Amino acid sequence: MTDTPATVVADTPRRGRPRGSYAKTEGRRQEILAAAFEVFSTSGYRSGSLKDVADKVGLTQAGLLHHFPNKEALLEAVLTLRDEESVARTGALSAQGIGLLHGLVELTRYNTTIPGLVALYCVLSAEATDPDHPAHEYFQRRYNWVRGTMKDAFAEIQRHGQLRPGIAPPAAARQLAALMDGLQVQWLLDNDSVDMPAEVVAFLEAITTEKF
Amino acid sequence: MTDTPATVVADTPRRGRPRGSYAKTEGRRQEILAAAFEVFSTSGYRSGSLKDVADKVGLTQAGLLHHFPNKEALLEAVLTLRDEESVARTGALSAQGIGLLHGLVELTRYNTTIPGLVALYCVLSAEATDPDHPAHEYFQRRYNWVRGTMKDAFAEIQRHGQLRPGIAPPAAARQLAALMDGLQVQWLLDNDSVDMPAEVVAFLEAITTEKF
DNA sequence: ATGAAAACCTAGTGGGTACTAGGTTTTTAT
DNA sequence: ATAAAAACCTAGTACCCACTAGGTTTTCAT
Repeated sequence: MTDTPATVVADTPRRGRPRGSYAKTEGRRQEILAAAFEVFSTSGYRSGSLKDVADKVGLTQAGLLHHFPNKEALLEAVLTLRDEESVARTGALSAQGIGLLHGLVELTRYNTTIPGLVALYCVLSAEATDPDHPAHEYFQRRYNWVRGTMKDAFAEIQRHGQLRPGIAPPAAARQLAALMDGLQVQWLLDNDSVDMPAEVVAFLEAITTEKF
Repeated sequence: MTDTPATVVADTPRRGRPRGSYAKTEGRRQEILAAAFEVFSTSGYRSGSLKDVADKVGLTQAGLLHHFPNKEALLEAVLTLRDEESVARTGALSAQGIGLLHGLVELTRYNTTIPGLVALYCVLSAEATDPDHPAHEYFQRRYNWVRGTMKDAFAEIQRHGQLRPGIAPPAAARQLAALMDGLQVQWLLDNDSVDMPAEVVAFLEAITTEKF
């Protein structure tokens, strides 16, 4: 570390020690995550196979496992990525009060354009009901966060006198979360059976004095 | 068919042709169905294995397949049995109008005592979202029936002037079905996160003028 | 009691699973 | 240009899957 001060760059790595990933690696990772997303969406985590994912992206199973150490890590990466994208896309979740509710209606509308993502969360959340499922704690945390955010929104709405009497913010939050999930199952089973955004709007208008 | 009228019973089977099942067979079938129910509840249909079921009941896989020709038939038998039991047990589904809604609250209360059954429908309905799933049509039919029954109940309530203005019976039905399903996911993930019957009651009291 | 069917088993089939060991090709900093 | 790490592959592990062929044991009507 002390000799050859001629090169500023060279003194950290010299005789072939560490090395970052190559230029196209990040792209590959994204391809893999997209493929894994598709597979887990339709087959769930337990039935979705690494081979399915690898085939979709034109790799072997072993090649895939060079990028993700194991199946569980792949699932976690998919979930994390989707959370980030979801937060980045919709300002729904950063808004407060009525703004958040409007955002949720908008999110529901958007969801009808991406059945794959809806299926992913629908299938995985049911699977993750099992305490041994690798995503069990993820979904516990997720629901706590969702309910908490919704509760705060309803509380603020109540402060503005826009929540109908007899409606408690925590209950409204639990019900809204449940309603949105339940609608997704019915919608996935038969697209024409429910108009998700319309039902969410109807529910919100039933418990508030606002228009959505 | 015309001769030997002496014996009424004997003329159909004679020299070792057909034979009914043995005395204990029905019991075995029930044991198998109970085991399959447990396995499918926690692992779903696709990940739940015949070996798991066979082990639980003390049989080999081959022995199990003597009673049910294949895995799909086993699933169908489980679903059919549970539907029959559910209908037989709760008069909830035969009642009409307000009676049916009270029955649904009661059913929800009962469901909190049988997490296994709740998990079965929760996991399977999500899995069956895939059109290729063997229970796909079963759940489509089931939801149509559930929504139809609920719609009729709300329509009757409306006729009695007990449905709050602005609430449409078909929408109320879709929302109630969705709410009950969604609550189950949250409850299965964490029993203490939601009080299912209380939330159903709160929802019903928000859209009707009745007390539940 | 006896014989035939029902109940059940052993031992396979062909296939899929996640994952690993060890080698080859590709990239890239030097 | 070269050398080492990253990217990727072949080939394998040990296991699980639904399902079958063919035989043995158990039940039970005669």
